[in-house]
Amino acid sequence: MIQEQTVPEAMRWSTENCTISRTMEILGEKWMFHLLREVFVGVRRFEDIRARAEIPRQVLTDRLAALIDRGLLRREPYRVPGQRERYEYRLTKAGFDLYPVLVALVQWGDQYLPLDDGPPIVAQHRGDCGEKVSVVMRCAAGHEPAPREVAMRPGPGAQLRVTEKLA
Amino acid sequence: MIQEQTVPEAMRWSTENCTISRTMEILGEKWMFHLLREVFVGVRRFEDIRARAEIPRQVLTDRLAALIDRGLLRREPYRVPGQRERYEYRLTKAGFDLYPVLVALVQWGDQYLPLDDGPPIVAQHRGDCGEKVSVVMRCAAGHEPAPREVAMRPGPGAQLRVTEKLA
DNA sequence: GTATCTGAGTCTGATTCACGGATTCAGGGT
DNA sequence: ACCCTGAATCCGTGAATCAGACTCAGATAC
Repeated sequence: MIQEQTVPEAMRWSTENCTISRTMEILGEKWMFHLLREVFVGVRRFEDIRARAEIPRQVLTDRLAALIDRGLLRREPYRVPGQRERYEYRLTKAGFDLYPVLVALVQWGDQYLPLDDGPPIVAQHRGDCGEKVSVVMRCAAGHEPAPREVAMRPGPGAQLRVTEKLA
Repeated sequence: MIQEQTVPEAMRWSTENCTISRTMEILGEKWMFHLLREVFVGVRRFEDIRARAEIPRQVLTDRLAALIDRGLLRREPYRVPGQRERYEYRLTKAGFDLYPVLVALVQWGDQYLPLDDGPPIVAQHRGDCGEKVSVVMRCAAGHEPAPREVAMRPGPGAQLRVTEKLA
């Protein structure tokens, strides 16, 4: 009762199982989004990805292995005529489902770090439509709240935090 | 003409000014999203953030400074009665506008790294509505394309890539 | 069958960065 | 004068990154 205002509600909840943490364990390493960008724009081969994204070889090897291990990419054999069989890296369903994340990042960057010439990369609705694609937030009631009208709250899986210093 | 199929279209474009690169220069460092999560859920003070997110002090100091420098956070003075004035960290407009990124990450994580007890964190429409908020992709024509119906393409600011080995 | 080319790694040593524990610093209270 | 607290800095260790050299496995060339 004494200093309720000074302790945010969120402090009561554990971060141990937080979805952001678990997601960032996969995507949070350096170069991950650069690598994903390449696969999303259709660059699928080790040497092509490395050359375009300028990722150190060793790091690229590690990251590709991690993404395959976590099921975001799969290795697909291919063969350039007159060369041996090699593998290229393709998005799985789980990988494709990162699209909103990528588009949201690009959207933010285009707004707050704009270039004089306009966006160097755009998301486009394939096929006949061809229109520019953006992401929007929408609630289950159909509203499209502005950022300030949204709140991050503990959900059903939230656990109370155990503060070590109980004494 | 000879091996058109083997060189993806995207290989012709430069990555130098890519929006993802520029965005990740700010957000791509370790701990950034953990830190942002704390501010988004309402934890705004150095020691609270550090304790909950378990970010090393030095790193937290650096990251906060970077986010302030880039205009995603601002320092706001506050004073707990009987203590000296201190600062807390609050989202600016630019910071708030990362909401779709955060929600998209959580959405992906909840789908592909689910917990038995359900999501530990949810985005909620504030106020009377209170419904769960999610992100969707939508094109300018009003369609809501599935991930596979979206393509990342070079935009107006795209530059042709300069391949060093011209000889 | 020997040389050579290419894409995809692996190896290596130097450098940067993260980490955690201790220390400092700036007020404020007793 | 002494202690307390939140925030920040210092510092030694350990991990990750990086660039460049090297390896490897097929494939063609001679």
